[in-house]
Amino acid sequence: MLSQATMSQPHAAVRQFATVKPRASLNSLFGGQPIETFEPGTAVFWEGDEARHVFEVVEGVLRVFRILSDGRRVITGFLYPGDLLGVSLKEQYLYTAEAVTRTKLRRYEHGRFQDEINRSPELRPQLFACLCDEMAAAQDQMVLLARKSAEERVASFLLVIARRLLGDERQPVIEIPMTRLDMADYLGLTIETVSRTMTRLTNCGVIAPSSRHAMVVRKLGKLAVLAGEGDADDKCAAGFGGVQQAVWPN
Amino acid sequence: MLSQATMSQPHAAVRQFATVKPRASLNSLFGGQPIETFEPGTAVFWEGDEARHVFEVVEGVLRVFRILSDGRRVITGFLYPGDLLGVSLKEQYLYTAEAVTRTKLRRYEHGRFQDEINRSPELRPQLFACLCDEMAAAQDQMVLLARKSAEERVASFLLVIARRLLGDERQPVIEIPMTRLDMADYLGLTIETVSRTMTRLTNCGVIAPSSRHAMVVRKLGKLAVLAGEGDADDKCAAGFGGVQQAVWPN
DNA sequence: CGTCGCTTTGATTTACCTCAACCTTGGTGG
DNA sequence: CCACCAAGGTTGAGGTAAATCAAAGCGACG
Repeated sequence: MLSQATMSQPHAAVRQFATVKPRASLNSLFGGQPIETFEPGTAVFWEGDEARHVFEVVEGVLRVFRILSDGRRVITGFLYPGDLLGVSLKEQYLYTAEAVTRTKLRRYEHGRFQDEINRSPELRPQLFACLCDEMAAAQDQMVLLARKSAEERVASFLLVIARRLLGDERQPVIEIPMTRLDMADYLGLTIETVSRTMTRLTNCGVIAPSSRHAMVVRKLGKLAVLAGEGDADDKCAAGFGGVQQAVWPN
Repeated sequence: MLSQATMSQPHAAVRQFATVKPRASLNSLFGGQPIETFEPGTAVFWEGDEARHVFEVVEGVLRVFRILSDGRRVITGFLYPGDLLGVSLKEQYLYTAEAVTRTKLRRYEHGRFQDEINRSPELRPQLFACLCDEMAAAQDQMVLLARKSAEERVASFLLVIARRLLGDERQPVIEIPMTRLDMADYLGLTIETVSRTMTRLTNCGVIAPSSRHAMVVRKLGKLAVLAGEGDADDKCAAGFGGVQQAVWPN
């Protein structure tokens, strides 16, 4: 039973873009809980808060971030419906979670959550899978931040979103609920650079803005190439199945 | 029992600098296995290989990395004795693991490992804790890569090593088994920048080189401040004398 | 003692940041 | 219904940290 002893450490969370979410039964765990709503910009919890609960995102988008002492902000991930937030063995949350859009969550008491997980041989592997997906996403992000150019970063970001929304459409319309500042803090760039890069992508016909927070991806293949990862172009991601998942057409 | 179904996905790995390693019994799982030795530069497995085994690092240091199609390399982590490698539900390894120094490993068949974990209510939380630690480390790394200056990156790196080796000594002697290129690929910098930065740290008296792969940390506190995170005496870091380098008094 | 791999140091370039102005959009109230 | 405003976004000009290009040092080893 995930004994006290071993649970006596703080942090982490299954927050992910864990793109695929076959966690039906895991999520059903939260079924009985009441739904809480958070307005845009509202914090669900702060870095350093005692980690009392695990949350399931029912609706909306969240950002998860840390702030350095001098104010620099780093968004380590965005959370979408179906994702879990606050899973970890740490005593305190290691980051702040805030609603990007109006968000609905279900809350589960932390200890109880661990008990349930531990009790159920069915839930356990699901949670484990979530953690693995999140880890994989974190590694992709490290690659992006360590070595990709501004253009590759933005392209990668759009690509992940496009693939999540619809696996295969030729010209998917994607929603970008977050602001440019959010994107910048997630991609390790400035707003200006993000803006300029998106303008360039638009001029190249790769994307076409619909509204400020939505756009059409006109050339998914091109986007994949621009994103870096030996993605589209080379004979299909040489090994690498690219953590993500997805299969892109053209 | 971590059924096939749910295990049907590739990747990840508990590789970490999971600084604390109270995973005595987890590691004891590998006790019966024969020890395998890998010479420096040798790969334990490659990105894309079928993920058949989980490894325990008995001795030595490993680097775990991915390579972009055009050759850019990103080291996502280093592994030390006690760490686990290859833990994940993915079908293939998502990265390559190579020995930095002569390394000794114990190997455990993947499915069997999962079974053991699933069977033991004692091991499970330990593994979970490892994953959480690794996730926490990955997030620190994202912060480092997204927003820290070259100097902060190098300082952070040295600090983590110093802290792992000895929690508190005033002037710890630390070993840096990896090359400058490894450091650069881990920190998202170039060799030249790493080299210059270390030279500067030396000139400031923060560190003092012993041999090429070992040095004395003369001012742990200073190093913590330079590393960014409101770390050591945070209220001290607050002022932050201009992120960069600048000139500090002794 | 010469070669090879790694590291350091120097000069120059550049991608991205910073600073600053301007434009868009959506909400509000007159 | 439109004028105004604030917040977010775009665009431009110039600065800079780190990359790139280019040479030497420095050990280790045969």
